[in-house]
Amino acid sequence: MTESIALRRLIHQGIASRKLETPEQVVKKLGAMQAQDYHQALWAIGTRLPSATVSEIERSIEDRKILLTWPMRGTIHFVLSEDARWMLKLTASRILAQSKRRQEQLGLDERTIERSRRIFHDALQGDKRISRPVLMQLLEDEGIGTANQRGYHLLWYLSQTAFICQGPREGKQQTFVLLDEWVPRGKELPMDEALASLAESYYGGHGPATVHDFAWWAGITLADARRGVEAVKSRLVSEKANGAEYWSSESETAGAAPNVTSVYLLPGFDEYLLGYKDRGAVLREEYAPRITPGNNGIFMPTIVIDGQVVGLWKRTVKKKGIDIELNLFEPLDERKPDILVAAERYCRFMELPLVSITFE
DNA sequence: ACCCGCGTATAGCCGGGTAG
DNA sequence: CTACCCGGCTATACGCGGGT
Repeated sequence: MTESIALRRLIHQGIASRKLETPEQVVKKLGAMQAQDYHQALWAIGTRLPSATVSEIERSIEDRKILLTWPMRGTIHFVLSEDARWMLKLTASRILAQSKRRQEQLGLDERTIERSRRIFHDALQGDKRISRPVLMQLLEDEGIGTANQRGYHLLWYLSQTAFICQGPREGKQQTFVLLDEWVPRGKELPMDEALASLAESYYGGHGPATVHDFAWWAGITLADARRGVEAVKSRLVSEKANGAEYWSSESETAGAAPNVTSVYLLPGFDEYLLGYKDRGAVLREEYAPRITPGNNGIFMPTIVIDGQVVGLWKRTVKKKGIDIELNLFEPLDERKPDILVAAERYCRFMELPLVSITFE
């Protein structure tokens, strides 16, 4: 049963599906995609598209279709631009309450935050995008210290409150823009509709999953998660497994399964793992410590075969091309040709040749 | 009186990018 | 090459309230 959950998640997640054609369709399907590491997050989108390249994903950021901000769990995610405001509004209050103490530690009072908001507003007004170090310098110039995560926290706070969001990169630098200038304001979603909408997105791109998974992913309370599920129940299907109730969106359940048995080289922090509180369906307990060494919140890039995490991979990007190192937890020699295909697919995404591939 | 589910708060941890 | 910073997940503890 858990195996079938894994294989069906491959489809719901858009990893084994061939229905998605643009970066924004991928992000819409998943609802939001964790993006702690920028380059890995681009690949998280790319791996769900049959032949996308890294520049295609970045173009969709430039075209304001998708953007980076900090909704679910207060963690950085790709979201559809039009979804950014209501998602933040739904998730921010709990996160902001939790960050009160952190703000005190950093000596960030209301006045400092409002001064920073004004400084950013004046600098960014008129559709400007400004890199992170330059924004930090602007604060420093006004006597607001940015060292020791203070500056980062201000960027995070002002993003949480839907004032700024990330813009396209300039070279290797993150930039920030005013959210209201970057994306026109849509209609406001009342809390109940937002919960329903989030539940629909979540199960559309993550099913089968429990209400605990949903609550964890969104960073909302179980009670709210249940309200969301209740509201869209009629469009979900439910099943019992492992003594729990799993929900999925109806649309994906019909039809023949695509090639769920392929090999996938998923990025670190991919929704396939991060999207659930309980990762048991795709990750065997004894392998978990290798994916998150030291339980430190860092998720390594994984090799997924037949829906199961069976190893790690690592890429090094050099001028001439890409080196890929693989570390399989099990002897799976017969799958090596498929792994090579997956590695070549990744290199096409990166628009660089595969220079070497090594098995540890 | 006790259990259990739920929500909140806090400490600890470290891979990888980047600057120097 | 080295040092530093970024970033957020997990474990753990604890308080609360409803059900038995």
